[in-house]
Amino acid sequence: MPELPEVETVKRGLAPTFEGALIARVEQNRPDLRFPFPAGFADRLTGKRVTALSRRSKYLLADIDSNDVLIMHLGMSGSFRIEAGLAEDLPGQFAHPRNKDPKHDHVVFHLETTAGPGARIIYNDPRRFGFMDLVSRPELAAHPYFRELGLEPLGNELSGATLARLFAGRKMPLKAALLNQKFIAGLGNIYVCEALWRTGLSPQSPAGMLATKSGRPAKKADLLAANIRAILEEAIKAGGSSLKDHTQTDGTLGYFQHSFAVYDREGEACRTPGCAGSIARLVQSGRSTFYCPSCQA
DNA sequence: AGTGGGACCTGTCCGC
DNA sequence: TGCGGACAGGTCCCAC
Repeated sequence: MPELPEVETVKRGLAPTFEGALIARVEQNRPDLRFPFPAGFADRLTGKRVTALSRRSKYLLADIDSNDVLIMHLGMSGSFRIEAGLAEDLPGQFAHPRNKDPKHDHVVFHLETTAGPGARIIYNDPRRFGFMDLVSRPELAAHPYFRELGLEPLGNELSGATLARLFAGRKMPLKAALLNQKFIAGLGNIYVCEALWRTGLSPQSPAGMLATKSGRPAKKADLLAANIRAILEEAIKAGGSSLKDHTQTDGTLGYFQHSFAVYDREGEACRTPGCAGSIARLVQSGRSTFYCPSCQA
Protein backbone atom coordinates (compact mmCIF):
# COMPACT_ATOMS: atom_id res chain seq x y z
CA MET A 1 0.00 0.00 0.00
CA PRO A 2 1.82 2.56 1.55
CA GLU A 3 3.82 5.47 0.49
CA LEU A 4 4.97 8.16 2.86
CA PRO A 5 1.54 9.74 3.55
CA GLU A 6 -0.02 6.38 4.35
CA VAL A 7 2.81 5.43 6.69
CA GLU A 8 2.60 8.83 8.35
CA THR A 9 -1.14 8.35 8.81
CA VAL A 10 -0.54 4.96 10.40
CA LYS A 11 2.09 6.43 12.68
CA ARG A 12 -0.25 9.14 13.90
CA GLY A 13 -2.99 6.60 14.42
CA LEU A 14 -0.85 4.22 16.42
CA ALA A 15 1.04 6.76 18.49
CA PRO A 16 -1.60 7.48 21.18
CA THR A 17 -1.93 3.77 21.95
CA PHE A 18 1.60 2.57 21.30
CA GLU A 19 3.72 5.32 22.81
CA GLY A 20 4.26 4.72 26.48
CA ALA A 21 2.61 1.31 26.37
CA LEU A 22 4.04 -1.78 27.95
CA ILE A 23 4.26 -4.75 25.62
CA ALA A 24 2.79 -7.50 27.74
CA ARG A 25 2.93 -10.19 25.10
CA VAL A 26 3.80 -10.59 21.43
CA GLU A 27 1.90 -13.04 19.33
CA GLN A 28 3.97 -13.94 16.27
CA ASN A 29 1.91 -16.15 14.04
CA ARG A 30 4.50 -17.18 11.50
CA PRO A 31 8.28 -17.37 11.24
CA ASP A 32 8.59 -14.79 8.50
CA LEU A 33 7.01 -12.04 6.49
CA ARG A 34 9.11 -11.00 3.54
CA PHE A 35 12.12 -11.93 5.66
CA PRO A 36 12.39 -14.11 8.75
CA PHE A 37 11.72 -12.32 12.00
CA PRO A 38 14.98 -11.71 13.88
CA ALA A 39 15.99 -14.26 16.46
CA GLY A 40 14.17 -13.84 19.74
CA PHE A 41 11.81 -11.27 18.28
CA ALA A 42 8.94 -11.75 20.70
CA ASP A 43 11.17 -12.28 23.72
CA ARG A 44 13.16 -9.14 23.12
CA LEU A 45 9.97 -7.09 23.13
CA THR A 46 8.03 -8.75 25.90
CA GLY A 47 7.94 -6.75 29.12
CA LYS A 48 9.47 -3.72 27.43
CA ARG A 49 7.99 -0.31 26.96
CA VAL A 50 7.58 1.69 23.76
CA THR A 51 9.07 5.11 24.32
CA ALA A 52 8.41 6.74 20.96
CA LEU A 53 6.98 6.07 17.55
CA SER A 54 8.40 7.75 14.46
CA ARG A 55 8.70 7.42 10.71
CA ARG A 56 11.65 7.48 8.34
CA SER A 57 10.75 7.24 4.67
CA LYS A 58 8.22 4.40 4.51
CA TYR A 59 9.47 2.78 7.70
CA LEU A 60 7.73 2.92 11.04
CA LEU A 61 10.11 2.96 13.99
CA ALA A 62 9.21 2.14 17.57
CA ASP A 63 11.84 2.99 20.15
CA ILE A 64 11.91 0.42 22.92
CA ASP A 65 13.21 1.11 26.42
CA SER A 66 15.74 -1.68 25.97
CA ASN A 67 17.51 0.60 23.49
CA ASP A 68 16.28 -1.49 20.59
CA VAL A 69 14.34 -0.04 17.70
CA LEU A 70 11.49 -2.02 16.23
CA ILE A 71 11.56 -1.47 12.46
CA MET A 72 8.31 -2.05 10.60
CA HIS A 73 7.70 -1.83 6.87
CA LEU A 74 4.24 -2.33 5.42
CA GLY A 75 5.27 -3.58 1.99
CA MET A 76 2.39 -3.42 -0.45
CA SER A 77 -0.50 -4.65 1.63
CA GLY A 78 0.42 -4.25 5.28
CA SER A 79 -1.88 -2.50 7.72
CA PHE A 80 -2.28 -2.04 11.42
CA ARG A 81 -5.45 -1.93 13.40
CA ILE A 82 -6.08 -1.25 17.03
CA GLU A 83 -8.50 -3.29 19.04
CA ALA A 84 -9.63 -1.88 22.31
CA GLY A 85 -9.53 -3.76 25.55
CA LEU A 86 -12.51 -5.41 27.09
CA ALA A 87 -15.22 -4.03 24.92
CA GLU A 88 -14.97 -6.44 22.08
CA ASP A 89 -14.27 -4.92 18.76
CA LEU A 90 -16.02 -1.67 18.17
CA PRO A 91 -18.71 -1.94 15.53
CA GLY A 92 -17.73 -0.36 12.28
CA GLN A 93 -14.10 -0.59 13.14
CA PHE A 94 -13.21 -2.37 9.96
CA ALA A 95 -14.52 0.02 7.41
CA HIS A 96 -12.37 -1.80 4.95
CA PRO A 97 -13.12 -5.50 4.55
CA ARG A 98 -9.69 -6.41 3.30
CA ASN A 99 -7.69 -6.25 6.45
CA LYS A 100 -10.06 -8.00 8.73
CA ASP A 101 -9.27 -11.49 7.52
CA PRO A 102 -7.64 -12.95 10.62
CA LYS A 103 -5.80 -15.38 8.39
CA HIS A 104 -3.38 -12.57 7.67
CA ASP A 105 -2.99 -11.26 11.22
CA HIS A 106 0.69 -12.03 11.51
CA VAL A 107 1.70 -10.12 14.62
CA VAL A 108 -0.34 -9.03 17.63
CA PHE A 109 1.13 -6.73 20.25
CA HIS A 110 -0.78 -7.12 23.51
CA LEU A 111 -0.39 -3.92 25.48
CA GLU A 112 -0.87 -2.39 28.86
CA THR A 113 -1.60 1.28 28.45
CA THR A 114 -2.56 4.07 30.80
CA ALA A 115 -6.14 3.08 29.98
CA GLY A 116 -5.47 -0.37 31.37
CA PRO A 117 -4.66 -3.77 29.94
CA GLY A 118 -6.17 -5.36 26.91
CA ALA A 119 -5.41 -3.07 23.97
CA ARG A 120 -3.98 -4.87 20.97
CA ILE A 121 -2.13 -3.58 17.94
CA ILE A 122 -2.48 -6.03 15.09
CA TYR A 123 -0.38 -6.26 11.95
CA ASN A 124 -2.20 -7.74 8.95
CA ASP A 125 -0.51 -8.28 5.61
CA PRO A 126 -2.03 -10.53 2.93
CA ARG A 127 0.89 -10.39 0.54
CA ARG A 128 3.59 -10.45 3.21
CA PHE A 129 5.86 -8.01 1.44
CA GLY A 130 6.19 -6.17 4.72
CA PHE A 131 8.79 -7.01 7.32
CA MET A 132 9.91 -6.26 10.84
CA ASP A 133 13.33 -6.14 12.37
CA LEU A 134 14.86 -5.27 15.68
CA VAL A 135 18.18 -3.46 15.95
CA SER A 136 19.90 -1.50 18.65
CA ARG A 137 19.39 2.25 18.35
CA PRO A 138 23.03 3.13 17.64
CA GLU A 139 23.14 0.64 14.79
CA LEU A 140 20.08 1.96 13.04
CA ALA A 141 21.80 4.44 10.73
CA ALA A 142 24.22 1.81 9.49
CA HIS A 143 21.48 -0.75 9.00
CA PRO A 144 21.24 -1.90 5.36
CA TYR A 145 17.72 -0.51 5.00
CA PHE A 146 18.71 2.94 6.19
CA ARG A 147 22.30 3.38 5.14
CA GLU A 148 21.48 4.45 1.63
CA LEU A 149 18.17 6.16 2.17
CA GLY A 150 17.86 9.56 0.61
CA LEU A 151 16.40 12.75 2.01
CA GLU A 152 13.02 13.17 3.67
CA PRO A 153 10.80 15.00 1.21
CA LEU A 154 9.02 16.85 4.00
CA GLY A 155 12.27 18.00 5.56
CA ASN A 156 14.20 21.15 4.79
CA GLU A 157 16.59 19.52 2.36
CA LEU A 158 14.12 19.16 -0.46
CA SER A 159 14.47 22.09 -2.85
CA GLY A 160 14.99 22.78 -6.50
CA ALA A 161 18.69 23.17 -5.84
CA THR A 162 18.86 19.79 -4.18
CA LEU A 163 16.99 18.11 -7.01
CA ALA A 164 19.34 19.72 -9.49
CA ARG A 165 22.37 18.54 -7.58
CA LEU A 166 21.07 14.97 -7.16
CA PHE A 167 19.93 14.56 -10.74
CA ALA A 168 22.54 16.53 -12.68
CA GLY A 169 23.89 14.54 -15.61
CA ARG A 170 21.53 11.61 -15.09
CA LYS A 171 19.83 10.15 -18.08
CA MET A 172 17.39 7.96 -16.24
CA PRO A 173 13.80 9.11 -16.62
CA LEU A 174 12.42 11.49 -14.01
CA LYS A 175 9.92 8.84 -12.98
CA ALA A 176 12.66 6.37 -12.13
CA ALA A 177 14.79 8.96 -10.36
CA LEU A 178 11.94 10.09 -8.14
CA LEU A 179 11.03 6.50 -7.29
CA ASN A 180 14.62 5.72 -6.34
CA GLN A 181 14.75 5.84 -2.54
CA LYS A 182 18.46 6.69 -2.61
CA PHE A 183 17.64 10.20 -3.77
CA ILE A 184 14.34 10.98 -2.11
CA ALA A 185 13.01 8.50 0.42
CA GLY A 186 9.30 7.99 0.73
CA LEU A 187 7.81 8.68 -2.68
CA GLY A 188 6.06 5.83 -4.43
CA ASN A 189 4.22 5.26 -7.65
CA ILE A 190 1.15 7.34 -6.91
CA TYR A 191 2.75 10.49 -5.60
CA VAL A 192 5.48 10.53 -8.21
CA CYS A 193 2.87 10.43 -10.96
CA GLU A 194 0.85 13.15 -9.29
CA ALA A 195 3.83 15.42 -8.66
CA LEU A 196 5.04 15.17 -12.25
CA TRP A 197 1.58 15.96 -13.58
CA ARG A 198 1.16 18.95 -11.32
CA THR A 199 4.52 20.28 -12.47
CA GLY A 200 3.87 19.64 -16.14
CA LEU A 201 6.92 17.41 -16.50
CA SER A 202 7.11 14.32 -18.63
CA PRO A 203 7.86 11.15 -16.68
CA GLN A 204 10.16 10.19 -19.55
CA SER A 205 12.35 13.27 -19.49
CA PRO A 206 15.89 12.60 -18.35
CA ALA A 207 16.29 13.48 -14.69
CA GLY A 208 19.29 15.65 -15.55
CA MET A 209 16.97 18.20 -17.15
CA LEU A 210 16.33 19.63 -13.70
CA ALA A 211 19.83 21.07 -13.73
CA THR A 212 21.17 23.64 -16.17
CA LYS A 213 24.59 23.16 -17.72
CA SER A 214 26.12 25.18 -14.93
CA GLY A 215 24.46 22.87 -12.40
CA ARG A 216 21.93 25.42 -11.21
CA PRO A 217 18.32 24.37 -10.83
CA ALA A 218 16.21 24.60 -13.95
CA LYS A 219 12.97 26.54 -13.74
CA LYS A 220 10.83 23.54 -13.06
CA ALA A 221 13.07 22.15 -10.34
CA ASP A 222 11.81 24.52 -7.67
CA LEU A 223 8.25 23.94 -8.76
CA LEU A 224 8.66 20.18 -8.62
CA ALA A 225 10.12 20.33 -5.12
CA ALA A 226 7.25 22.51 -3.97
CA ASN A 227 4.67 20.26 -5.58
CA ILE A 228 6.12 17.11 -4.05
CA ARG A 229 5.88 18.69 -0.64
CA ALA A 230 2.39 20.02 -1.24
CA ILE A 231 0.99 16.74 -2.50
CA LEU A 232 2.41 14.77 0.41
CA GLU A 233 1.01 17.27 2.88
CA GLU A 234 -2.40 17.23 1.25
CA ALA A 235 -2.43 13.45 1.27
CA ILE A 236 -1.49 13.27 4.93
CA LYS A 237 -4.25 15.70 5.72
CA ALA A 238 -6.66 13.41 3.88
CA GLY A 239 -5.55 10.38 5.87
CA GLY A 240 -3.67 8.93 2.91
CA SER A 241 -5.03 7.20 -0.15
CA SER A 242 -7.19 4.11 0.16
CA LEU A 243 -7.00 1.98 -2.94
CA LYS A 244 -7.18 -1.57 -1.73
CA ASP A 245 -5.55 -2.03 1.59
CA HIS A 246 -4.78 1.19 3.30
CA THR A 247 -7.05 2.19 6.14
CA GLN A 248 -6.32 4.38 9.06
CA THR A 249 -5.72 2.47 12.24
CA ASP A 250 -9.32 2.96 13.34
CA GLY A 251 -10.43 1.34 10.11
CA THR A 252 -11.64 4.48 8.39
CA LEU A 253 -10.53 5.10 4.85
CA GLY A 254 -8.16 7.76 3.69
CA TYR A 255 -9.70 9.82 0.94
CA PHE A 256 -6.83 11.33 -1.05
CA GLN A 257 -7.57 8.89 -3.89
CA HIS A 258 -10.47 11.18 -4.79
CA SER A 259 -7.91 13.88 -5.49
CA PHE A 260 -5.82 11.90 -7.95
CA ALA A 261 -5.30 13.82 -11.15
CA VAL A 262 -3.64 11.02 -13.08
CA TYR A 263 -3.11 7.87 -11.03
CA ASP A 264 -5.40 5.06 -12.21
CA ARG A 265 -7.25 7.47 -14.51
CA GLU A 266 -6.20 6.05 -17.87
CA GLY A 267 -8.42 7.32 -20.67
CA GLU A 268 -10.05 10.01 -18.54
CA ALA A 269 -9.83 13.72 -19.20
CA CYS A 270 -6.79 15.65 -18.05
CA ARG A 271 -7.65 18.06 -15.27
CA THR A 272 -5.20 20.74 -16.24
CA PRO A 273 -7.29 23.83 -16.98
CA GLY A 274 -7.47 24.34 -20.72
CA CYS A 275 -5.86 20.99 -21.54
CA ALA A 276 -7.81 18.80 -23.93
CA GLY A 277 -5.62 15.75 -23.37
CA SER A 278 -6.54 12.48 -21.74
CA ILE A 279 -4.58 10.42 -19.29
CA ALA A 280 -2.35 7.71 -20.71
CA ARG A 281 -0.58 4.81 -19.11
CA LEU A 282 2.88 3.52 -19.88
CA VAL A 283 5.22 1.10 -18.21
CA GLN A 284 8.54 2.31 -16.87
CA SER A 285 10.89 -0.07 -15.06
CA GLY A 286 8.05 -2.49 -14.78
CA ARG A 287 5.58 -0.12 -13.17
CA SER A 288 2.60 1.80 -14.47
CA THR A 289 3.08 5.48 -15.08
CA PHE A 290 -0.01 7.65 -15.54
CA TYR A 291 0.41 11.01 -17.21
CA CYS A 292 -1.04 13.44 -19.70
CA PRO A 293 0.95 13.30 -22.95
CA SER A 294 -0.52 16.63 -23.88
CA CYS A 295 0.50 18.87 -20.99
CA GLN A 296 3.41 16.82 -19.67
CA ALA A 297 5.40 17.07 -22.84
C1' DA B 1 24.92 4.03 -15.74
C1' DG B 2 20.62 2.32 -16.72
C1' DT B 3 17.15 -1.15 -18.14
C1' DG B 4 14.65 -5.23 -18.05
C1' DG B 5 13.40 -9.20 -16.00
C1' DG B 6 12.26 -12.01 -12.21
C1' DA B 7 11.67 -12.81 -7.39
C1' DC B 8 8.89 -12.48 -3.13
C1' DC B 9 3.04 -13.29 -2.03
C1' DT B 10 -2.25 -13.04 -2.12
C1' DG B 11 -6.28 -11.20 -3.92
C1' DT B 12 -9.25 -9.02 -7.31
C1' DC B 13 -10.93 -7.99 -11.61
C1' DC B 14 -11.74 -8.59 -16.49
C1' DG B 15 -12.31 -11.12 -20.73
C1' DC B 16 -13.36 -15.35 -22.77
C1' DT C 1 -19.73 -20.25 -13.40
C1' DG C 2 -14.91 -21.16 -14.15
C1' DC C 3 -10.30 -20.27 -15.61
C1' DG C 4 -6.33 -17.78 -17.08
C1' DG C 5 -3.99 -13.62 -17.25
C1' DA C 6 -3.02 -9.03 -15.86
C1' DC C 7 -2.50 -6.14 -12.30
C1' DA C 8 -1.64 -4.07 -7.50
C1' DG C 9 0.75 1.39 -3.05
C1' DG C 10 7.47 -1.98 -2.44
C1' DT C 11 12.01 -3.53 -2.74
C1' DC C 12 15.96 -6.61 -3.86
C1' DC C 13 18.99 -9.06 -7.05
C1' DC C 14 20.95 -10.38 -11.31
C1' DA C 15 22.06 -10.25 -16.24
C1' DC C 16 22.77 -7.46 -20.07
